[in-house]
Amino acid sequence: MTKTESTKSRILDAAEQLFAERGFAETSLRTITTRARVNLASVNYHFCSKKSLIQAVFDRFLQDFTKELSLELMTLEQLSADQLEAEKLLNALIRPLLSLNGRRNNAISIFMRLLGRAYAETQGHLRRYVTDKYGHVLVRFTHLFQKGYPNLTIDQIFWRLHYMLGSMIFTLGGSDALRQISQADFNRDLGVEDVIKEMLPFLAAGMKA
Amino acid sequence: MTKTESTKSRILDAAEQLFAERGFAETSLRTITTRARVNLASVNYHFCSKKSLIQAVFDRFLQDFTKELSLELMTLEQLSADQLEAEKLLNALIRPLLSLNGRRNNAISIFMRLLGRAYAETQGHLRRYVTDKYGHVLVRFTHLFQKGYPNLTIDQIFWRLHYMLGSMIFTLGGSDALRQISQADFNRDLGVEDVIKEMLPFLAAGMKA
DNA sequence: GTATGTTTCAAACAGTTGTTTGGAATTGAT
DNA sequence: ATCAATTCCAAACAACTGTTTGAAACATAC
Repeated sequence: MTKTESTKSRILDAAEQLFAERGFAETSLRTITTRARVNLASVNYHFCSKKSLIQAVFDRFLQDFTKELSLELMTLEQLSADQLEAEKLLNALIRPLLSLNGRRNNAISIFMRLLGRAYAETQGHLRRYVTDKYGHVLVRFTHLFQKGYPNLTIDQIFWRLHYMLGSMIFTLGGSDALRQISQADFNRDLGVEDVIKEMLPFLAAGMKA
Repeated sequence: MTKTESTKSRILDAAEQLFAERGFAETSLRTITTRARVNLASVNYHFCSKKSLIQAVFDRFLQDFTKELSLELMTLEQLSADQLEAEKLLNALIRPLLSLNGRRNNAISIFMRLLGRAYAETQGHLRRYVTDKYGHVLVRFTHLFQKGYPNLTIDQIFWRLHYMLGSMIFTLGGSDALRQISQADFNRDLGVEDVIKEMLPFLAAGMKA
C-alpha cells in the first residue's frame, strides 16, 4: 500500500513536470518512468493508459485548485453587487493559484503550462474533460462578475475572462523563459508572485474597460 | 520550376494547417504529404528535415507579417510622444494581422496557434529562431510604447506587451472553439474580426492602467 | 508455513516515426 | 534528338512508440 502510493505519486510527479516541459506527445512513457525510477509497465498497471495518466495529472491539480477556489467563491457569493469589484474577484482567483506553489516546486508555472496545452488541443478531448469536470466552478465565477458589472453583456464577460485567462496562461506558463529575458535586458529578477502582482492592475483595468 | 513550386507550396499549405491544428509532434510527415498529395520523400528533398519545414512555415508567415508591420511602425515613428495613444499603437499591430486573412483562409487563427506552439516549447529552439530573426520589429514596437507612455518603466511595458500577446494568442488561436462555445451559450456568432474588435478596449485599458 | 492477492519487472509485441536510397520520370538547353 | 540536371517516387531502414505478457517478488492473512 505505501510502496504502491509512492510509485503512483512518483509517476505523477515526473509526468506532470515532463508534460509541462515538453508536451504530451513529446514525452514518452520511457522518459517518465526513467525519471520516476519505476518500471515501464507500472504506468499501464496503475493508470491503464497514457491518456488516463494525462487526465490523472490534471485531476490532481484541479482538485486542489477548485477546492480552494470554491471556498473563495462562497464568501464572495454572500456579498452585494456593489461590493464585487474586479480586483476582489481577481484575488479570489489568484489566491488559490498562489497556494499551489506551497505543495510542489514551481507548481503555478507547471499548472498554467498544462492548461495551455489542454486548450491547444483542437480535437478538444482533454479540454472537454477539464471543462466537463471542473467547469461549474468557472460558471460560478462568471456569475459573480455578471452581478458586479451588470452593464457588461454576458458574452462581453465571457470573452474578457478568456482574454484574462490567455494573459495568465501565457505569462505564468512561460514565466521561466520570460523572466530570463527580463533579467537579461533590464537586470530585474521577478518571482512568479511578482509577475502576478504586476499583472493584476492590467487585468483589472481591462475587465472594467 | 513551376511544378516544383507547386509541390513546395502545397507542402507548406498542408503543413501549416496541420501543425496549427494538431501540433508539431502530433503531425507526421505522412499525414502532411497525403493531404498535400505529394510523395513522402519530397519533404526531405525540398526542406531537408521536418525541423526545417517547421521553420519554413514560420518564415512564410513572419515575412508577410513583419513587412506590413514595419510599414506601420515607420509612420508611427514620425509622430510626437503625445500622439502615441495605446489604441493607435494596437491598431498598428492589428492591421497587419487582419491583412493576413486576405492571403489564406483562417490565416489569423492559424498564425496565432503556431505562435502559441512556438512559445510553448521549453527548450525554446523554435522560439529562439523566431525572436532572433524577427525580434527587431517587436523591439521597435516596444520603443514606441516607451515613447508614448514615459511614466511606465521599461519592464512594465515589457510585461504588459506579453500579457497582451497572451490574450491575443489564446483567444485568436482558440477562437474556433471559443466561438463555438460562445454561440452555443448565448447564440451570438462572432467572426475573428469581431473578436479582435471586442478585445481592443480590454487591451488598451490594460496597457494604460 | 501455506495460501492469496497485489505489485514489480524484463522481454517481447505490433505499429508508427523521420530519413535514406537508387532508379524512374520529367524538365530545359543545345 | 541528345544530354544533363532536376524532381519524383516506391521501397526499405533503424529507431522509437504505447501496450501486453507471464513469471518473479512481495505483502497480508490464517
